[in-house]
Amino acid sequence: MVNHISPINKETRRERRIERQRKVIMDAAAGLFAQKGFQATTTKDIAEAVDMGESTLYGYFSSKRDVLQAILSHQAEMVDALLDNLAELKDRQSFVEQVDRLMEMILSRTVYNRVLIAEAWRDDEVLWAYVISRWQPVMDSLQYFIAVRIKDGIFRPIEPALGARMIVACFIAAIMPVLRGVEAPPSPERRLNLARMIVETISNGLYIQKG
Amino acid sequence: MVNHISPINKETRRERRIERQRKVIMDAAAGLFAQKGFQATTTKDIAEAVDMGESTLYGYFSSKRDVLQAILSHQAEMVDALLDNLAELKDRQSFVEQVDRLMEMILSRTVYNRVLIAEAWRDDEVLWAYVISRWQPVMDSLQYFIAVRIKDGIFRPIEPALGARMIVACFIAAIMPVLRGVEAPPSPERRLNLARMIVETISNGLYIQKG
Amino acid sequence: MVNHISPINKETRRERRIERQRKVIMDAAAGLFAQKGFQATTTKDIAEAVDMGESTLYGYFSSKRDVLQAILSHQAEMVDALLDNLAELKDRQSFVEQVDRLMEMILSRTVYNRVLIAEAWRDDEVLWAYVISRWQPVMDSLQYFIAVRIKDGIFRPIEPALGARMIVACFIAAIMPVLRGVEAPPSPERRLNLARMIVETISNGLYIQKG
Amino acid sequence: MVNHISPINKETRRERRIERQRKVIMDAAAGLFAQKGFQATTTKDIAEAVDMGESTLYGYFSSKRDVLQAILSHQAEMVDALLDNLAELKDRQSFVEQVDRLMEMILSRTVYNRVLIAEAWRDDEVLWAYVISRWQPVMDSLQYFIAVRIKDGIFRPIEPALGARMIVACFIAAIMPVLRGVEAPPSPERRLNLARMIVETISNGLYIQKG
DNA sequence: CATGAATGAGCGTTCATTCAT
DNA sequence: AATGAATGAACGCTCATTCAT
Repeated sequence: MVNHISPINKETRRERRIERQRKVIMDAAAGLFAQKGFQATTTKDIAEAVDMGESTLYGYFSSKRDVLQAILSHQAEMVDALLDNLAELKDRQSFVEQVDRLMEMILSRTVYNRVLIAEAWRDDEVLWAYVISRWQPVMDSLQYFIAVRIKDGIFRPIEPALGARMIVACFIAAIMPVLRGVEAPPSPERRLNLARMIVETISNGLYIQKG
Repeated sequence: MVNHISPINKETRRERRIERQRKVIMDAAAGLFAQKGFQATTTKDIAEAVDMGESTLYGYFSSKRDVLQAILSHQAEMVDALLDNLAELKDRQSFVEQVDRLMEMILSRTVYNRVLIAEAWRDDEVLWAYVISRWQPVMDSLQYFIAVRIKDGIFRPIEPALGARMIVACFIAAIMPVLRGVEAPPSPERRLNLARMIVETISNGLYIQKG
Repeated sequence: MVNHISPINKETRRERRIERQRKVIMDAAAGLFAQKGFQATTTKDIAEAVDMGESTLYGYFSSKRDVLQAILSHQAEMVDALLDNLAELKDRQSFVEQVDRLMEMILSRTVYNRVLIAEAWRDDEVLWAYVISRWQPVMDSLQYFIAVRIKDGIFRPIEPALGARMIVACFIAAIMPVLRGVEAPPSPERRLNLARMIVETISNGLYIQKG
Repeated sequence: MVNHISPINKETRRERRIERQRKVIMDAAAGLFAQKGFQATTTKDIAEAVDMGESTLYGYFSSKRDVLQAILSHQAEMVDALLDNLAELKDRQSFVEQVDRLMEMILSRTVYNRVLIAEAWRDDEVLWAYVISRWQPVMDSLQYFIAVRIKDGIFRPIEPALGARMIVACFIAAIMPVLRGVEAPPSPERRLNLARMIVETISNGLYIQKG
């Protein structure tokens, strides 16, 4: 029976509508921020992109900067969720899977990440709040993974911090042109293949070892 | 016997003075661009940083954008000079040296490079004119280096393009936090050591190979 | 039965309001342009004259030059309408009437015309777009009128082009001080009288002919 | 004997040199003012036109406005000299000569007069100081000439003021396009011919009188 | 006397934000 | 809730003028 609409339902429905609108604005804004940069994007640009009056935006966000913050936060939430589910790195196969999954996640939010990188590159607050604080656990986990294997005599005695950085760098290198918008995103198969090659190279190096 | 002050001397002295002033402005502007971004930096900011009237800047540069271009070009010239001197990649030792030299070069112009990256990240023209067109030879050279070794059975059959990207990524990974301004630059010894570890890892992988 | 306030009414009302505002700005600007010239008049001057914020002007015009263009165009429209209605010059009486009507039209938009003359005096584009291209038909018509009468032996064999120019010059001479703002506009009676004297003098000359 | 150069000579020579330089600057400036208007002409424009440093101009004139004033004054002096020599208007032949001489004088200083008209059109001070006060005697003389002839029954009973205005207007009409820069200056023969036609038309009208 | 360099004042224009409706 | 209109506070840039040399 929906004849009677409770105020609570009404409220939540309204809230959902607002949240939906916020998302629409954020997506449009992210696209523009990615393309032209945050500063160069005007509120008029955003308003036109979502076919609204400029002043209407201020019903959903308190300022242009607030739109950016919302984009970064929203992105951060998704990353957090995914990073929480990062399984322990047991073997090479699971490593490949993790790398593939991370690539997929990042690529599925290309514009958001392009904006994130652009802003983090100059704004220290953004760098700390949305990049370092989020990725530190991953780096720590990677370093631990490496350190343990070095102690066990499985890995060469490289600095774990540098090793972790190189691993991340290799996998980012593969997708950076896509993030930057100068290359098409890879197909899922291609992506998995990339992940395999990256893990293989990082693990065994470029040289074929003579037994 | 020349006149005490020949007109030619006078002219060159004047030119040197102008060039010196341009350099002062470029350095100050690069610092601000790196910190706040090109758009967010005002001509007033730059003028105050070099303690000049705003209009005086326009005696040395024709526009704010012209200051940016000068910074990017100046940087590009240095890169070009260095890339021209890139020796052929013969052995691992020379590889390490090249990586070390590149790191040194990039780190010696930290702010300029930070600006370059920031602008290239959003401005396609900058990306092509100052990054892709300059670095393409390096990437090509690297790919060729890899392809040859794969054919000779020395390297694993990885995609040369991906391999080249990973090599560059690894070496950039080591210095990115310095460029970003969140880490102190490495000492020359430390830098050489980094180069060695990077080349070692890229060459032989993380795993110790069992014979 | 229409809605109390139909959207169409709303829209046209808004449009009328905008048009009214544009007119207010144009009148104030024309006064300033006439007094100090286009270049010497600042957007601040105009804004203060209409008691608006400077930036508000840009909601109605896209640039300072656009205000000028609107003034010139607006004036041009009126002239066009009037010139279209120029009756054929049949006899001296209709000639007087035409001269009177032209004078009235020009004097009714004194400041606009003062601006037009000032700008046409230095800006070739304005001269061609708003003066020559508009008045050429009048001059042509006058020349034709003269040429026919010369052929019929009614007029002296003067150059038609010079004759046309002198006719226009005489009638402009009568009102130029008013346009310039150093003389009060003539009453309608005075104006008609002026027209009569001008046509009389141009027709029969200053000298009383001895039969 | 000029071996001994007196300080007085030196001084006057210096003064002549200065006066010569002032003239060079005024001519260049007048050309620019005529072309682009006073406001739109920059001191840099003028300096470049005379191949001087901008600041050097200030050794000869105290301000940009001062250059304009000098141009207008210089022009006024020449006009004054000529107007003083205006012979009494005795007969039609002398009238034609006067008109021709005035045309020649005005056309020989085309740019100066174009500037004068432009400035007088908006600047009341210029209008009074350089136009009205100079030309009033001419107009008065013309009015008197007309009034006398009306009284003697030679001229039709037109308002002398209007008659004078029409005479001047007719002769200006003939050369205005030259002043404005859209027509080539007439040859001396053509000019004399124009003067004749103008005086003829003004005197006897367009219509051929039937005896 | 000539000038390169410097600059304060001000220009036309933009834009994030506010507010009345 | 939505928006057209308004605007203050800048912005990049120009230019007449000054001044040290």
